[in-house]
Amino acid sequence: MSAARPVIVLFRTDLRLSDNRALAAAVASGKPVIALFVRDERPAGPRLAGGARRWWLHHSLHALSGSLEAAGCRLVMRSGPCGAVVDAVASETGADTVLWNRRYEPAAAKADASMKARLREAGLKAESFDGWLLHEPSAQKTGTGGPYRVFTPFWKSLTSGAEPRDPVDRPGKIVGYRGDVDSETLDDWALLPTAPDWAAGLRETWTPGEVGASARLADFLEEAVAAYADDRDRPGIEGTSRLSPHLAHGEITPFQIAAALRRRSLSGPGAATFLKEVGWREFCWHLLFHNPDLAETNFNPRFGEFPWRSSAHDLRAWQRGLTGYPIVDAGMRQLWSTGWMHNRVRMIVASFLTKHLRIDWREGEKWFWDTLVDADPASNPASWQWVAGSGADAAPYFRVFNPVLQGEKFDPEGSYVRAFVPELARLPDSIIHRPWDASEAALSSAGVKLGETYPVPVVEHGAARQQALLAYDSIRGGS
DNA sequence: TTTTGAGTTGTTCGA
DNA sequence: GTCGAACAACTCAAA
Repeated sequence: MSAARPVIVLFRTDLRLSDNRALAAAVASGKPVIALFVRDERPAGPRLAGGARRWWLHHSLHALSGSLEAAGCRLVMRSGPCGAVVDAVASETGADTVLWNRRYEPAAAKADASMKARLREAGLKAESFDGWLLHEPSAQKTGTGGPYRVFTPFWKSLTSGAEPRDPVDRPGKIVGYRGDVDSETLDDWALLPTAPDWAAGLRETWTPGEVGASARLADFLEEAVAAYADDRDRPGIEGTSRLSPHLAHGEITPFQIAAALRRRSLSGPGAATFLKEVGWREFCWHLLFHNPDLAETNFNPRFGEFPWRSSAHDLRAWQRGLTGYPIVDAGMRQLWSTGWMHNRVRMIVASFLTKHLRIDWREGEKWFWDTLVDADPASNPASWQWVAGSGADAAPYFRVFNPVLQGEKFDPEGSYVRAFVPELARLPDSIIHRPWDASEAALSSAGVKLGETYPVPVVEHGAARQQALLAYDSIRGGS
């Protein structure tokens, strides 16, 4: 017994103890467990975390390390190419088994497949388990054997199959490996911003880690899921789950979410609509699996000819929330200050960048990648392409969101704008989404001086819309 | 085999 | 003020 060789459990994008099949299998084996987090930052590997995700990762690792410690196992942290790190730790400790949950970025999946083959060849046991998706992307095929390009048939096919598996239990006690293993520290990795520290708003908004994730799910089920079908479109209301950054870091799994909905027999329109959003996440990963360069290349090749504008000035105005359109600026400032933006507003700001400013969707995708705590290698590029019109099952080219109408419809009391654009807070509801139409008296009594305290619009909606339609016209097929 | 209908999130225009 | 039509092109499954 004392000679039992240890088992290595890899942690990458699965920063949790609950519903962690690799960890559960390791505990069930009865061998001493080495919990190993590998930070693989090679340029050729999976996309490197942006600033907001690095902040999140720091806190999530801190939380994970604490929960493992409490269960009896320490977290070993190493950086380097994943395969090489695993080889090193295995030879240092005499481990004979390596277990992990699958990753789905094409480059990562490939690396893991060759790691598995190599370990087995060397006589070790290597096994992988389902990762952060309900359905393996490689298993989904249309009637003719190709990948899905339209969401609805994809979702129908998934929901007509078996219910997703039940989550596996969180291990109570873990027998940790007692030998010496070198570990780096969170301080070594310097994931937090220092000069300047822009993370104050993130700290106020989020609780990274598994405990924060399940609290968020419980809150959502308790308070918001019933009205989700309507309230999810209201950025001034806490109508969405806000689970995205927890999902993105594997602090909670879609299996746990689906099971929680089943358990509470939540079958109304709210739950169905919410589950469908989880389905979109699956669809985006399906797209990335079949299109590894989704973040760089137009899904619809016709967009290679699209006449994008190049304007550092306008891009910067958009990034800083200084476009002069209140709903757009509120969204961009929510993103900057909290690391997150409401879904409805993401569509509005993305439409504004790609259509009103006609700036390449890749610029927006990059900005979101760096600033979102939930930045997701699949959802981010797939959704940007969807809005731009170049993506799978994309929005029609002629759908140009009118930022004033969208604001008045979904933020009718202006509460969202007031929260993030305080210089407009004293304008009346009726005019807050179009301050340029306000009377001199209304502006001055609200303390607003257009062009001084708040920008005049960078473009005029009607003219920008016409230009966008012309540009889209230029890449349309014959006829 | 071919045809048909439906498909996340809108806006504008003219009757 | 309200309402329906027009604004493409293509995918996928069912008939």
